Amino acid sequence: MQKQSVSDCLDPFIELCKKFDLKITPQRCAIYKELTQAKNHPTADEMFTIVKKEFPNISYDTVNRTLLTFAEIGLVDVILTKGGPRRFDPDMENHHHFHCIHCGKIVDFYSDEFDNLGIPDHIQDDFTVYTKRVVLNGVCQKCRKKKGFRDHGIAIQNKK
Amino acid sequence: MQKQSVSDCLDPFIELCKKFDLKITPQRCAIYKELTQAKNHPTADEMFTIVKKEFPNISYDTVNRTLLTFAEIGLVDVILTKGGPRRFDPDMENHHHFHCIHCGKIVDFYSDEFDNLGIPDHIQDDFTVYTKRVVLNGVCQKCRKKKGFRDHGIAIQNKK
DNA sequence: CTATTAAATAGGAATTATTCCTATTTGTCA
DNA sequence: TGACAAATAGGAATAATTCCTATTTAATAG
Ligand SMILES: [Mn+2]
Ligand SMILES: [Mn+2]
Ligand SMILES: [Zn+2]
Ligand SMILES: [Zn+2]
Repeated sequence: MQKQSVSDCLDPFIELCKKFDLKITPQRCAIYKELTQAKNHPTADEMFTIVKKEFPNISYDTVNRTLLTFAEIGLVDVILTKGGPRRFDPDMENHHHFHCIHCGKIVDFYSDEFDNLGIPDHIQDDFTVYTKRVVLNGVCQKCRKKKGFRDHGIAIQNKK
Repeated sequence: MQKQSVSDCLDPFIELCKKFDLKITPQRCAIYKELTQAKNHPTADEMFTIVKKEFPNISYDTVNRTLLTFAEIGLVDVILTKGGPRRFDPDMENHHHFHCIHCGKIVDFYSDEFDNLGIPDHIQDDFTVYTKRVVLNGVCQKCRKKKGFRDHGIAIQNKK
């Protein structure tokens, strides 16, 4: 009898479902498995397309609803965007995003300085803060190099 | 002859339109005027409802398209959200947002510490950064006090 | 192992948000 | 004042999400 492959290890997922009284359905397991693989920040529709391959008659609603449920139990994040379809982030580590306003690419980055930022006192007084995320907007290298690209915004310069 | 009221002063708006070769239409002026009043972070539909009062047969498409145009010329921001309708921010000063995950309220706050944050070097290498926004998620005071409210997330604590 | 039951699902309809299309109007400029 | 490109209104089309409900199924207890 062979040991199950690492990627099939659903144990922590199953524990979490039990903790929140969620049934362990094959649909949820399939969505979870694909989610852990996802490297970008997929939409519900993108996840639907992927999961459909191994689960041909899963419905879009199930995928979407499940992703929202996963967000509620802290298994996935809903990321901040300027509109467009909702995007999910399977990386729950504390990290931040760069958005290219030209091609729409969303790139993860990690920064201790950002992570260690304190919450302003006047905010701590009025709100209980759970998460803090920094979003940078700008243009990626690839887009900068595109022929005919003309700079519009004013770049933020670090003091040296 | 009376001097025009302060709130009617469209001069800077008109200059900006000329700079970008945009026609000065009564629709655009009306939308601009209401935008400067807006204190929250309105959706296109909310702006449509407001502008309709003084401009009864303006179309939704015109309001939406105009707001997107205003965003392009830097007259308004599109704010970061976790889905739902697109929201505009007429406050172009450098500031940040707190989102209540319970009632959906989005509250402005100002922080020199956040404003002065440097961009990580490895980001500066690969991207040209135009803007930097911090978003805090949590629960507002009012929601905390609601009967039956139960805390779920883990609050960020500042080191003292 | 079987019956019970509440939760979850599939599939489609409804709703919401945004964009597109096009005939008509209008601001700008010569 | 006339020519013309840009902008608008109104409606259609599309995209994204949520709702509805009959059916299935995971979990539980006997
Ligand atoms: Mn990410
Ligand atoms: Mn704001
Ligand atoms: Zn890019
Ligand atoms: Zn609240």
